[in-house]
Amino acid sequence: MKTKIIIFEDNDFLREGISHLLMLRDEFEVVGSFSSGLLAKEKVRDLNPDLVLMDIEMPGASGVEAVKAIRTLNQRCQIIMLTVFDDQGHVFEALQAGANGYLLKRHASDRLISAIEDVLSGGAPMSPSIARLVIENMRNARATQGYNLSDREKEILRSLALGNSFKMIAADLGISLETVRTHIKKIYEKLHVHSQVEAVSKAFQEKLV
Amino acid sequence: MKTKIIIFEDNDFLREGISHLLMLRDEFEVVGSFSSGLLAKEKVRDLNPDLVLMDIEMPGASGVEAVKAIRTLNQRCQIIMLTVFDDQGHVFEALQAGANGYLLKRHASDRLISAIEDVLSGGAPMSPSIARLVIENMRNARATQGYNLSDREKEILRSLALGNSFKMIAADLGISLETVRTHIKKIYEKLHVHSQVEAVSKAFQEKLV
DNA sequence: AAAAAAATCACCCTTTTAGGGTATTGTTTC
DNA sequence: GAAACAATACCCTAAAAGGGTGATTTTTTT
Repeated sequence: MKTKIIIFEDNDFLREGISHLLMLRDEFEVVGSFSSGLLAKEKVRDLNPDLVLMDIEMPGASGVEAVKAIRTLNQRCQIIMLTVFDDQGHVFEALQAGANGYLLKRHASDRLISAIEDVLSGGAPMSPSIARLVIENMRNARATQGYNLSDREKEILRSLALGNSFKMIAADLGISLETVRTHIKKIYEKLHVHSQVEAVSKAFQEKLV
Repeated sequence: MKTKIIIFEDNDFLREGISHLLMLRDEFEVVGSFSSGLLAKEKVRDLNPDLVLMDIEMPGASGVEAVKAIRTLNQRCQIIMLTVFDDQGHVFEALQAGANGYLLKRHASDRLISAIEDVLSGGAPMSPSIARLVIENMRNARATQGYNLSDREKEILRSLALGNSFKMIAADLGISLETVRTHIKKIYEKLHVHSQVEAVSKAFQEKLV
């Protein structure tokens, strides 16, 4: 059986280029290629690929969102992110979302094939600069078990997890509502979330409380 | 030692009446009586009573809030709620907050003394109509383990607990945002909470998810 | 068949949160 | 002693959530 591949990439030129590159190989079969990640979940469900190549920067739905959507129904297929960015935020988000590899577009042409072979054999291919970011992040994570929340932040997160509103927390701690908000913003940043529920959910699931 | 009692009741007439009623008994000592529950926590801390009589309907802070505040620092003292309401919401809230007894004001004059004796000996005095509500609630709770959430409601609560926003839930389930909101309201009602965080917190703590 | 419960959608209005800055004061750390 | 972090506080705007009411349709139960 050939390895079934789907490509999500808004740049027509790049998408076609990758597609042709892969079709030169007998072991690969491009079963679909799309210029938007909007229907990624449905496409994956219908086409059941072994591998997904996902651009991060696409109009409509970001590649990260698409990956999250895919992972809600399929943990089996491998996903390699394609991007021009190598900043920490994007990398972290994508890997959290469930991507298996992370390739910079400027490395795509000469490393894509080996990257694909890597993920299919259980590896986690990524561009060198990405790898550096990841190990730095790992070291930080290990060094400071948890998410490096300050004592005050932990206190506030615990209170939040008990169901308290910002107002209640402020009153409890005898500080202003704005200060609570400042702490909360910092907590969101550190936990990589964007709402109360996400923070509390993460706090419970990762036993921070 | 006399039993030290604090009264929180905004109706001057009733407060004085109760106070005098209790002072007729040698075994009771009214160490404080206030027309607002705003400083309940501080009063309890300073006066360290054995028993608190708490009106539910007071201007400023509700008796339920006052009870919650008191319970954050003192689980020892007994608390009897005084109220004109016998609806399920108030009863449930007050008992959840940590009240030990629940007396309707129309029963106060002739049952207050025995109610006080009851709580002090570990009982849970309440007016008959209240008792009925409570046992009905208990039966329901037992009959339908959990909180009697419908399948759809459980589904939505689970999604919420994963950190999804209303909008995301609506998209996931293919229903309108308003419908999600309606379900959420029903969930709050059933779980006796009033916000996302409270609901999610409860869901995790009671392993509904 | 009638009644009750579940699921759906809609509109109103208010409060709370989110997200974006900026700033001051101490402590740590390098 | 400069740089980084923690804790505090405030401003502004937009989005999200909370609370209330009402209504239709389908399913379930009685």
